[in-house]
Amino acid sequence: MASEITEQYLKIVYNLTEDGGAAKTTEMANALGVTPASVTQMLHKLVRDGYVEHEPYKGTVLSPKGRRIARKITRRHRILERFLSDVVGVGVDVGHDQACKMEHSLSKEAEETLCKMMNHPLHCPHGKKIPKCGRAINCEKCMEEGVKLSDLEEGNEAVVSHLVSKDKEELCRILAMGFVPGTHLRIEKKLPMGGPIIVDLKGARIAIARDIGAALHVTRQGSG
Amino acid sequence: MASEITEQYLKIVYNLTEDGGAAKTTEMANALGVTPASVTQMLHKLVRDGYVEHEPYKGTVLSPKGRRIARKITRRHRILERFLSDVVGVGVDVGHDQACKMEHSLSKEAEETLCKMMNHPLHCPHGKKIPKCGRAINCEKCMEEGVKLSDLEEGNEAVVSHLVSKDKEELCRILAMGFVPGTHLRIEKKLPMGGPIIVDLKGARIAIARDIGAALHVTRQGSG
DNA sequence: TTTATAATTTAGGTGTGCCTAACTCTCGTC
DNA sequence: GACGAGAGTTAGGCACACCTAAATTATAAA
Repeated sequence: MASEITEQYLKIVYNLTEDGGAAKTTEMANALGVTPASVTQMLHKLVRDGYVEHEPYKGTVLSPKGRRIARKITRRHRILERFLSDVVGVGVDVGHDQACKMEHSLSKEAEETLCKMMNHPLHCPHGKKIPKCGRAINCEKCMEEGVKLSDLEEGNEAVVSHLVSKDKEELCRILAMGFVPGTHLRIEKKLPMGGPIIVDLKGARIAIARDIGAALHVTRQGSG
Repeated sequence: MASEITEQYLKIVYNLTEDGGAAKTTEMANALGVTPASVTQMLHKLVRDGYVEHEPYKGTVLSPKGRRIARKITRRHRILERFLSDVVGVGVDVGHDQACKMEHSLSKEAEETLCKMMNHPLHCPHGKKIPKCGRAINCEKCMEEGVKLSDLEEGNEAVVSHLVSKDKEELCRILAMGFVPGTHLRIEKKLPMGGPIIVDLKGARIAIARDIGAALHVTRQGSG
């Protein structure tokens, strides 16, 4: 298992070589906030462990092994940035710093949920591309879920899976209503012509607008 | 600024002394996954820096300075646990481990948003109490969301968010009056002694009973 | 071609937090 | 009160990632 610091270095190399070429030592030092001497020393370890190829005085590129890790970390970093920016609503700079720390501890599981929650974003808030998750098949599988509460018919039962919204306030409001993932619900009535939906949520009847129902992803249950 | 490791140690002491007494060195070592010798050594530093009081062979308690930090970290840890468990949907064990790492990098800002998003939870998934945020005033301010129509004052404007009731028929009746989610409204007059509320709903004046106003959740608008 | 300047590397040193091994204290049992 | 087990501490070392200062290499100007 690569250390957190190792992952940071690999991520930087990935960033600096994203559009071709090799990463220069000083660029890396600036990006990491350390001295070039420290970078050189660390590069020796990364070479020793097979993460990068480094030609003295020329530059550094990722090995296949290093690239695999760097892609994973970069993907998590950018998904977290999107999440922190869009859902949690922290500033882009703060979000970046926090993502830098959290990216190393985010589980595969949580990464996937966040990705779904953001509706599989393609770019981070800085406009950089979010690398795909390893298996394209898996991504297809993710995409194919997507029953929304607004798709259900009267009498249908379901469990809240996750929420998708660009708007943090809306998300908060929906959660505050009680639509927390895992909660069981039943469609009581759908009023005609795009009118509200009445839902039985743990015994309480709630009327919500249809467009909120579209933010609420569910999995069908029982008589589904 | 206390290091991440320092924060870990303080959190453990907080946990082990939550219901009185002092933290034993071996307990701490087990909780942290290090040897008792390492704990003793670290305790010297924590004492030197004024975070804890340590009586050799007896035990360790937090200083006021240490407690402040420990409370903060514990609060973030438990909010993150709730969030990861309820919203992201990761298992309680994975959630705990991840919260352990993320708690050190979570900004005050993000903490507050998550707290709101979870509707100000009182307990973590393990049932332990979530410490209050420092300033009670701030918490009050947070709590003020979830406004009902009956909470509004004369002249207030708002938009219908959703309706909650035990009774489906009542819901339908309120909807039929025109209180459909998304509709803009203005409080014209609140009659005294629990009397009805007169509302301007898209130009029409409607008088409703106060208990119906309690079923109507709104979000404040404009001069709110 | 020579030389000045900037980039990079090497060498030597620091702080942090962990470990093992050996020692010391505490406390219940006899 | 003595003693032994187990908890706790001290001593000496290690790995990691950082630093400064000095040496080396690359590059562009004279």
